[in-house]
Amino acid sequence: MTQTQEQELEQDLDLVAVFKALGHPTRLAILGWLKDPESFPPQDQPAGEVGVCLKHIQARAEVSQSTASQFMAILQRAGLVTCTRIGQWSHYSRNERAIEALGQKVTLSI
Amino acid sequence: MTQTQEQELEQDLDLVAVFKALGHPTRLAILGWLKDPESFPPQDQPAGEVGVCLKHIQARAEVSQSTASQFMAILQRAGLVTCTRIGQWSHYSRNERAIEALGQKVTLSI
DNA sequence: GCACACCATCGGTAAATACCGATATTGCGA
DNA sequence: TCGCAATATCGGTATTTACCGATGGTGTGC
Repeated sequence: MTQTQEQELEQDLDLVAVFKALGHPTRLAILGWLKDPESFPPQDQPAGEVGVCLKHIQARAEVSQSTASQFMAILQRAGLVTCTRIGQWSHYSRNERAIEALGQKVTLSI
Repeated sequence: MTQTQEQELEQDLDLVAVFKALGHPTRLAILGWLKDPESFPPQDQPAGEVGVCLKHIQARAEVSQSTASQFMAILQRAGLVTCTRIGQWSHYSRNERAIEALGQKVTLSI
């Protein structure tokens, strides 16, 4: 488990950063797409286990490589996704615990 | 019931607009403050019933009158607050049903 | 009617975000 | 080692957002 994951599970979410990350139609859509990793094209490692490779996210979002990378970095810094690097690929998955915590927090403390 | 309230209760929340509205520290704080309307200075109409007058929100947020007005308009367009105009005062309250619906939506469909 | 208070909107500038192409970094296979 | 593929980061421009003061509309009391 990476430093970032650990932090996001222990420490509270920064709600403003989370809302900023979600306040963009493409980023919000990406988070939705990641609920069904198998819907992406096949890749060396199974998407259901390690996450979806950036290339596939970029292709579906129809943005440049750098924009896709930045989108995922924003989602990751907000704690909403995690990144598993295997070889030259960065695989992204939803951080379900953080997303569940967000739902709780919206319901209880917004 | 106003047109806007009706719309926001019937029709689905625009999640991106909601997240944009909440992706600002002051606006997020205002929404929290409105949970305790009585904590604001007294006003002609009881804040618990009609909402908090803009002047008081402006004072606590320490922004200009125009900025305060715009903040509340953004929250209102996102459906998170409602506005009750009485005489020359605009009173703002949390739209608890919309906020609850947001919690549901975050939990179920994000 | 007039003066005043409250608020929304206009018009502007400053700051932040979006987005891209180019470049740097890293891993892999020949 | 070299070249290539995947990704992160840099440097720039365009767009959006933040924020204010000024202005305008509306209600209230004199």
